[in-house]
Amino acid sequence: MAQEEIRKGPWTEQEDFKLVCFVGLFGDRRWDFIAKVSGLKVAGEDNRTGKSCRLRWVNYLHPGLKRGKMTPQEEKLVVELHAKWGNRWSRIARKLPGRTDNEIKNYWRTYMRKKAQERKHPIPPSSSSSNCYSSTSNNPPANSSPFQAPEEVSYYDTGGPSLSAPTRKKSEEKEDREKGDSMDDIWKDIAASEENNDITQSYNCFSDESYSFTCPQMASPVWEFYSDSLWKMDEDESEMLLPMSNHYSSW
DNA sequence: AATACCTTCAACCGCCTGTGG
DNA sequence: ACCACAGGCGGTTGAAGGTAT
Repeated sequence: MAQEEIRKGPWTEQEDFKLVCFVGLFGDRRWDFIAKVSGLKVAGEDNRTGKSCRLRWVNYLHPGLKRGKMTPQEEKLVVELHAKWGNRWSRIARKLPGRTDNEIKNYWRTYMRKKAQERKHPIPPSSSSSNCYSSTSNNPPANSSPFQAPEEVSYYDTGGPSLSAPTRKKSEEKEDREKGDSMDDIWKDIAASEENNDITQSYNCFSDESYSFTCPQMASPVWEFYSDSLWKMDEDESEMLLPMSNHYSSW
């Protein structure tokens, strides 16, 4: 693919492969380091940054990801959690194993647009919006009107509780982590349950209140393609393999 | 078949927070 | 206490594919 001046554009298979390999070696934390050591980020050039690598990993390459359309249960859950938390996409995503904040954000945007259109061109109740909101339409989210007038609809406007995104901050995130529902914990649980060959079990541990559902198999395309053995390696072992970077960097 | 319009989603941007020196 | 840096998050953009005309 042609190099863009500003936007780096879609990731290539080689880039994905490098990233997968180096995350396997060094873990999914030191993104800037991974970007450099893998050759994805070259000093003085404007290519893949650590941030960009993280995004690619989290949103596309992570082995725990589900692909494909959201299930009705997931859709319902998103709506309910959005009513509860507003645009806290990452928090909502934690309750939907295999789904990313980005995915949910995109879904919500689409969902709100549909809703806005329905308001503009109302459909008879019997056939309207098969999913989700019927159960809550009589009981809209506290303090909010997530479905605004179409003319000035803000797809992102938080329908959620009074805590808008910027105000609900790290202390609460920390709370989440202490309660054990950080993404790391979730991925660990996924990994653990995969080892037990019973993926569905693990999802019940994500349940918050009564939320729980099963999930079809999940994997990113690249992940399907490459071996999974890399993930088992710990950081010390991987240090020994540092010279590999030169090999991969030569791509 | 051509095209215009719409939808989806990957990728990027900018801000904020945490951490280490 | 201050600063610099890396990572995380929510918001936005744009390309690609799909659908309607």
